[in-house]
Parts: sequence; structure tokens; C-alpha cells
Amino acid sequence: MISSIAELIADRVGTMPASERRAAHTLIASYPMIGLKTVAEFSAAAGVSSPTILRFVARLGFQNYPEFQSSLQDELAAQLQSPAIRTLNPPSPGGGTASPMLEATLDNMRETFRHLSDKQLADIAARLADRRGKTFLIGGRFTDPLARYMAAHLAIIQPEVFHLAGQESMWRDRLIDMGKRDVLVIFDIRRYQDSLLRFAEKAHQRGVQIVLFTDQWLSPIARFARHVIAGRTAVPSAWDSSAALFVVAETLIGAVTRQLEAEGAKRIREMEGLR
Amino acid sequence: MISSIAELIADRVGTMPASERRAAHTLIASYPMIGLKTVAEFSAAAGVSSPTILRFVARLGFQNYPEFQSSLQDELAAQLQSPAIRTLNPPSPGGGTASPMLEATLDNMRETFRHLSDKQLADIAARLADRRGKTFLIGGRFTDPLARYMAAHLAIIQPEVFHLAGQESMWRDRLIDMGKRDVLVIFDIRRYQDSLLRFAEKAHQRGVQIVLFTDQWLSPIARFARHVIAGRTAVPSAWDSSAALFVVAETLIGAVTRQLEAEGAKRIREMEGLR
DNA sequence: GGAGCGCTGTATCGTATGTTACGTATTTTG
DNA sequence: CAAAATACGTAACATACGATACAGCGCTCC
Repeated sequence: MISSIAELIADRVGTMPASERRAAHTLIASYPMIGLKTVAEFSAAAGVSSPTILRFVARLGFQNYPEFQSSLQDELAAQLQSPAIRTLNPPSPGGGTASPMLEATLDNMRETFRHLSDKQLADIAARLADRRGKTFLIGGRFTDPLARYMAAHLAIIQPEVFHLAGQESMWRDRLIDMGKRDVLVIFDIRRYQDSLLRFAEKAHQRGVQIVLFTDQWLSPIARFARHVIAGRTAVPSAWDSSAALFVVAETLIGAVTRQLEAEGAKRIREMEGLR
Repeated sequence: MISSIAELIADRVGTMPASERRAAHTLIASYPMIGLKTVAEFSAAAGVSSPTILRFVARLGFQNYPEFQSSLQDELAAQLQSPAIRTLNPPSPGGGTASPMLEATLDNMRETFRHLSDKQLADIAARLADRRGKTFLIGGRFTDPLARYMAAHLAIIQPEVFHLAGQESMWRDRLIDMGKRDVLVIFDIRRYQDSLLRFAEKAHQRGVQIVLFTDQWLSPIARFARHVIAGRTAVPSAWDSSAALFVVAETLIGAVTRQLEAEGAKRIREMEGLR
């Protein structure tokens, strides 16, 4: 079974004429980067002419050069999706329960944070900590608990934090209270919910700043969002995993708390007193 | 110090107009693959026009699109060369907000699962999948969202799943419906809530099987529980982290789903039909 | 409420890129 | 050793791609 272009080449390099073999070796040597560049660069690197490169990819079974490049890209993408963390983190030599589910979840988190800069998190935290506006949170069918979780914490360290619950008509009416100083945190992963999209659009029209937690395929709400957090959700299960988004949420909660240290601590003490 | 294009984007995304920000988000979401494709494909994926993409890369400081692509390729190449240096997000020497938090969370998960045997998980999953009894879920102040999350999933693959919400008196009255065939899933971490303890005790007296999600110091409910899942919760933050428990919950959801495969799938199909 | 500015998409343009035709060189085979 | 077939590069070609000019629109700021 041949699954990668590299294998394909190894399989057929024997039947190739000299120049094409040079092309093959050049490609393998810095696989697959050279293949992503132009025919001219590829040919120069291999020390052959451009037509030779084209004949080379034709022999591999591709109709044209762009098709060949697309294949390489797809391969790369697949490789990047499921990072070779397993090779890095050996499968816990010891008692390694290492359920595939856990491994996938840990990978998802690493991947999610890899695409997430400190700067971005800091920006969002600053926005959430901004006391001039209100904060609203809402989520979809499975993600609403995440919104609740975040709301439960934020509401303690600052006033004017509202989780939008209940029927659609309920929170739709809350739009009236939202303005451009306010922030709306939305959780929306596949299958994206129309009701949330409609709500986001209306909020966006009112100038509300939207912070979107979504999956790597991006909810359509992304187009209205000021900040987008794309978490990895794929796990070996019938369901998608929201764990990565959960951790991002916790991270943000922590960051906001730190920013509001002074006021927040005072608030918390007051609250304790009220018990 | 900015060393990757992803960071560069994160740094400047705040100063970008809406459409360019969409481009940025689209690129980050499937970083960096889209950037290696043509301007037309990129623009289509982002839902903006080609000039916007070009303005976007120009704003990042590139003279033209090919130069931008070359940079992405170089980055990719470096990354592929030494997979160990996959730390695209350097440990942010200064105000490292994300990393310590993430590291601690990942550690927590590993530790949590290390103390959790497959057998134990399987037992709990079997109990939850047992169709002869009802399933009730409840949580504390911060953990109730976890109960909701779990309930949202379980309720889809089997009937008789109830999340206990609202005021204490509300769910206390539900005790009347609970018997020895039923399961009560409780989430309770520090600071443990008296109301939950009282509720757990009464349920226990009625012969209800209790599955407890708690922290490593064990909620007092543990003495009434049939199964105890002790998750690590410590993170460098003002709050405890429920992420490890969340992942255990997801794992259990997956396990139960697998056990109910046949019936569950049928139920899900029926539900889809009802939409 | 009006003027100005900035953002965004449409349409057009020039060119770099992949492609092909053809002639020369090299190898293979009878 | 001759003749044919294959391999390879040069050069011309067409197209798809990135780049640019411009106009419409919405927004902000007087």
C-alpha cells in the first residue's frame, strides 16, 4: 500500500531516467519543501531543466504540476493535524494507561495553544477585564456549559457578567442592553447553530465585541467576531471534545483574574462576608 | 521577539480592519496551509476578496504574496527539520501566562488518569449505561456546568437522564424518584458545598449509587459514593482547575456511547429526524 | 447633519508560471 | 558499427496568477 508521495517515488525511482532520478533525489532530500516551490526553482535545485521536472511528476501519475503540489500540501496538512507528538512523548513507558482518548485530548490542547499566542490571550483578557462594558456569555447545545463555567467565575470578580440562558426569545431580548462597550462571548462548535449565528449577527450590528470559541473549522460566526479562538476538537469518540476550549476558558479566567487582582480580591472578600 | 508569522499576526491582528482580520483568523485556523495556496483560494476560504488578502500580507510587512509564501515555507521547513523544536509558542520568558497554566493542566490530566484504572472507568461506564435505572447529575457552584455537559450528551444516547438544576428545594424533592437502580453523578470540589453533602447522604440512604467527581482531597461525599474519581485541580491561578475532571467526563461519555452503540445510534437517528 | 477618511470589492492589466513543440544529444539494439 | 529510439534541453506559447487602479460604501469626526 502506497500512502505518501515519498513512498510512491521510492517505488518508481528505479524505472526513471537519470535526470528524473536526480529530480527525485532532490525532492526526497528536502522533502517535501522543494516540491512546493515553482518548477523553475525545483529544476534549478536539481540541476535539470523544467520539462524534466514536469515529466517527473507526470511519471508519478499527476496530470499537472499544481495537482502534484496539492497532493504534497494535503500530505503536509494531515501530518500537521496529528502532530508526531507520539514520537516526542513516548507512550508513557511506565504504567501507561494512556487511553487513546486522553492522548488525543492532550494533543488537541497542545495544538490549540500552539495556534494561540500569549498576545492574543492577553488582548482578550484585557477586553474581558474592561470594566466599562458588560460581559455576556452564551453557548450552543453542548458548549453552553462552558459558557456557564466561565460566567460563574467571571461574575465573581466583576459585576455585569451575564450568562444568557433559556429560550432563544429570552436572550434575543437582551440585545437591547448591548452596546459597543460590551463583550459577547460565544461558544459554537459543529454542528453550528443557526440561532447563535443570528444572535451574533444582531449583536455585531449593535457594535458588540464578539469573542468566539469555536473549532478548527470555524463557526460562521467568525466573520462577526473580534477575537476567534479555534480549538481542536477531534478525538477517537462519537463526540467532539470541548476539552481544549475548556482549558482555554480556564486560562482566560485566570488571566482576567490577575488583571483585576486589586478590585477582584476586594469583591471576593465582600462576597465571603455575605455568606 | 517575533519569530513566526503566526506571532506576527497575533501581534497585529488588533490593528487590522475587519476583513483582514477574517483573513488572519482563517489562516491561523488552519495554519499555515491556506497560506501556501493561491490568493484566490485563500480569499475564497476567508470569504473576502483577493485584494484584501494582498493588503493583509502587505500589512504583515511582506513586499508581495510570493515572499509571504516563501516565509511560510521556510518556517515549515525549519519545523520539519527538527520536530523537537515544535515550540512555535516559545515559553514566553516574561509574563508567561499561557504556558505554565497549560503545562500544569496537562500534568494534572496525566496524574489524574494515572490514578484511574481502565477497570474503574469501565465499571462506571457500565453502570451509567445500565438502562434499568435512571441517571441524575448535579454539581456545585463551579462544577455544575460539568454536570450539564455530561447530561447533555448522555441524554441523547439514553432516556431517563436528568440534570438537577435550580434551587436546592427543587432537586431535593426529586429524591422521591430515586431508588437503588438509579445513579447519581455528583461533581464537588473545594470548597465543598454542604447542600450537596446533605443531598448525597439522603440519596445514599435510599440506596442510590453515587458516582463522585471530586478533587484530590476528596469531598466528604466520598464516604457515600460507590465510585470516586479524584482529579487534580491545582494550577498556577487563583482558581482551581476542573479541566482534568472535564476530560474524565468526556472519556466516560465516550465509553458509555460505545457501550450503547446499537441503541444509541438508533436514538440519535430518531432525534435527527425530529429536528 | 455634512464632509472627509478609510475600508472593501470589481474590473483590468502585466507577468511569472506551467506547458508544449521541436531539435540535438545520448544510449540502446540488431 | 549503424540505425533507431529514447532522453534531454532550448525556446516559444498560453494561461492563470498576483498586482493595481478605481469606485462605492460606511463610518467617524467635526
